[in-house]
Amino acid sequence: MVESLAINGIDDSPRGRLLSAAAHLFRDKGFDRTTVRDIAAAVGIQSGSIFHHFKSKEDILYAVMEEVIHFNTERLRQAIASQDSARDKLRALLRAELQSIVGDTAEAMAVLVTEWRCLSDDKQRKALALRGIYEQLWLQVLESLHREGAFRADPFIIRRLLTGMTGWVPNWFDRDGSLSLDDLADIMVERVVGES
Amino acid sequence: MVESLAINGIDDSPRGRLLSAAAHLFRDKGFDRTTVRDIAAAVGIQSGSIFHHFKSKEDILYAVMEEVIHFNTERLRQAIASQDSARDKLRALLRAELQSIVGDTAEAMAVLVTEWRCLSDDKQRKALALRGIYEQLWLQVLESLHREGAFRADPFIIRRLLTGMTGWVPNWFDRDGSLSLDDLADIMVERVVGES
Amino acid sequence: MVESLAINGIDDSPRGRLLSAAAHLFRDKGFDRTTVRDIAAAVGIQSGSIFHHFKSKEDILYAVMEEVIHFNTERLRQAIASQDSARDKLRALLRAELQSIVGDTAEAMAVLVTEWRCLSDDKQRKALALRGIYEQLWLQVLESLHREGAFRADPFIIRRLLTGMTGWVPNWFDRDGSLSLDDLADIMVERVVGES
Amino acid sequence: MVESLAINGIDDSPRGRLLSAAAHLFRDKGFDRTTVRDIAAAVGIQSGSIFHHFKSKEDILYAVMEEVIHFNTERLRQAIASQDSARDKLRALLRAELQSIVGDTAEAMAVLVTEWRCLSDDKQRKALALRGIYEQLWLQVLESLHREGAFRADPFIIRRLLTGMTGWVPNWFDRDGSLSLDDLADIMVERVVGES
DNA sequence: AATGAATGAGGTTTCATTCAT
DNA sequence: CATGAATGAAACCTCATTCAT
Repeated sequence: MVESLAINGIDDSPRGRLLSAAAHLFRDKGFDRTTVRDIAAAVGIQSGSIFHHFKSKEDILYAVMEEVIHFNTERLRQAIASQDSARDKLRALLRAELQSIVGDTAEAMAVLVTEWRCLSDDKQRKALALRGIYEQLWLQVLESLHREGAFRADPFIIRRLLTGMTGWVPNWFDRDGSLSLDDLADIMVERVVGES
Repeated sequence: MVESLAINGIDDSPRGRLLSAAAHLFRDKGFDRTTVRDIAAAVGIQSGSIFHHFKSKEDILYAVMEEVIHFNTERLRQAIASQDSARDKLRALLRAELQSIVGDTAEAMAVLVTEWRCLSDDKQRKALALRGIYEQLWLQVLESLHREGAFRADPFIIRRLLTGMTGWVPNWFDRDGSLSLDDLADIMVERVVGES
Repeated sequence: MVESLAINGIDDSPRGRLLSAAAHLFRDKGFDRTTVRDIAAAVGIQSGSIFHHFKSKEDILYAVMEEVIHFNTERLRQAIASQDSARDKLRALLRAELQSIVGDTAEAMAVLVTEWRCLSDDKQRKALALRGIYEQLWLQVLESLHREGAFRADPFIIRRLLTGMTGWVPNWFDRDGSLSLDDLADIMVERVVGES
Repeated sequence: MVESLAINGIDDSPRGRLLSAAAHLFRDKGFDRTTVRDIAAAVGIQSGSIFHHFKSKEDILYAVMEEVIHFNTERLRQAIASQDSARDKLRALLRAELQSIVGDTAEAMAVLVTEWRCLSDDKQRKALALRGIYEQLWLQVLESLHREGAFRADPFIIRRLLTGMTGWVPNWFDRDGSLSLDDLADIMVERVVGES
């Protein structure tokens, strides 16, 4: 089982508290509109002190992204390992990704998507490499489903469509509504392999 | 047929040129990282002169969004009117939305999604009202398909999933690749009504 | 009799209307905070058109001041001419100056005092010369009263004290209150020659 | 005795130095024509550094005014306490106010009068409340003189006339001339209680 | 005379980052 | 490690003035 930490994937060290606060603020106001003072105030230190933990504001952003990719890649791995059939693996992947996106790591995931551009080219490349591992896990499952004839379309494209579907969920999903994440995962599975 | 103008939906007046340049820059670097000087330089005027056309930088953003919503709402209307069956209407809607998103209004559409937060609450409300009309057109078609039994899931949710799918397309679609927008629209239709 | 014109001392030509509007705005918001656009809007023209009437914004300020000094110098002259005794002349001067300051030329007079610093050195000198004539009229009367033994203090100082007294009146005087300008002039006379 | 500090009422902290420089510049060029860069240059820091001490340029203006009102209210209190008869108290008040206006706090006092309008409504109200205390001290003395029959006119009006007289003094008084502030105070007392 | 778009200098303020304490 | 004053670059916006029409 993945250890469940403070904000998840982020521990309770000064560094961890900084990252949690930053993720929250970046998600709320965007990276550019969050000041280093905002972050410092959120954890109760002075703005200058932040630079003992991170070399720059952008480094904080990168750290948030790196942590959340690592944490959710591990979650994906465990989701796959927990199932036998390709179809069950797909549902598990979707369920895990939805959990990432609207559940415990929602803020950091939102930041990952919306503040991507704020990363320097250099760091974008590094984060992209990590993201590649995550995507590999997805493609393996989709390709095996495709080989089984579960759907006709290109697995690569299907993954892109699923990425869009799950990525948009935080913009409309109501955690207190009648639709559960399990239901939603099922509906999404049906978009891949057909209804029933 | 919708008239095809300069950047589309935006004419060749000074104001129109400003809007095109702004959309391009906002898409490229983000609203916050685009300076008023950048925009002015892109159209060959001085930064101060911008404020004869728009009251503030944010007003430019809003104008870009308003224009693109209007233009694409009209495109949706014509897409629906051009088809008879509900299924064909769905394909036409998807085709039209893809055209908006990766075709002639790609930049402004990207801005609409990614820079939404940069709008003041007040302007968000105004833009949301316009966006509501656009969504209504979608829901009518999906609901009639649903009544016909073309799919079981909630039409409202299906629309949300489609929004995610199309919205993510610019992040991976290659206009020069072998997959055409028509092909892609077909693949998406299948996600709703099943693979034939 | 002094001709009574539009705002007083200012006629109904385009130039006159500009000066009235400017005096009003300068008094209300100060010279620096009044924009050339404010003035233009107040008379219903475009900002660029102002420069057909005045070379610069500062020229408008100077014109307001020049007009009001001329107008009120003439009023002083007539006040003196209308009385025989030095004491009656003093009361008439005070009454006239109060009229300038809280009556028909109140706005321009306030501008004369409060926006003096906004004039270039050059124009300050020119305005000072005009103001000198005005002050001469005062000193003549005060000196004759002094020679008559009506008061002991230096007439020059007395004039300074009176200038302060009258100049401050707009900050507290209530035109609709029970104290009339005539009453006030009497009280001021008593400050010079004693209470009865 | 009131302690005599740097510019008076303003100490030698960074904030105090900023305030002194600002008072000097505001008096010299007016609030609107003094730039934040001017103030910074006058104390030898960068313009951005000012905002560690004051939230806005207007805040500096308010601080200057607040300090000078407090300082001079205390001076007034001590002036009254130092005398026994109402007539002597009046002279002491005048002497103290003249000291404020042409002496140690001359610059800040000038700013208080001439830049009043540059304060936001909100801050005007706050400053007015402070000023009210100062004026109360004056009225108490004038009312007791009035009860003693030292003059007939309304004490409230007399205070207004004195305010005008003293307020105008910086515009003509020559500190190196033969007229001392004590002499001037005496002349002003005579304007209230008669020459005798 | 009038217009109104354009200029361009300059204003206040923000903010990531540094560094002496 | 923490502080907080200072930096200095750069951002948005204002505005008197010009000028082609």
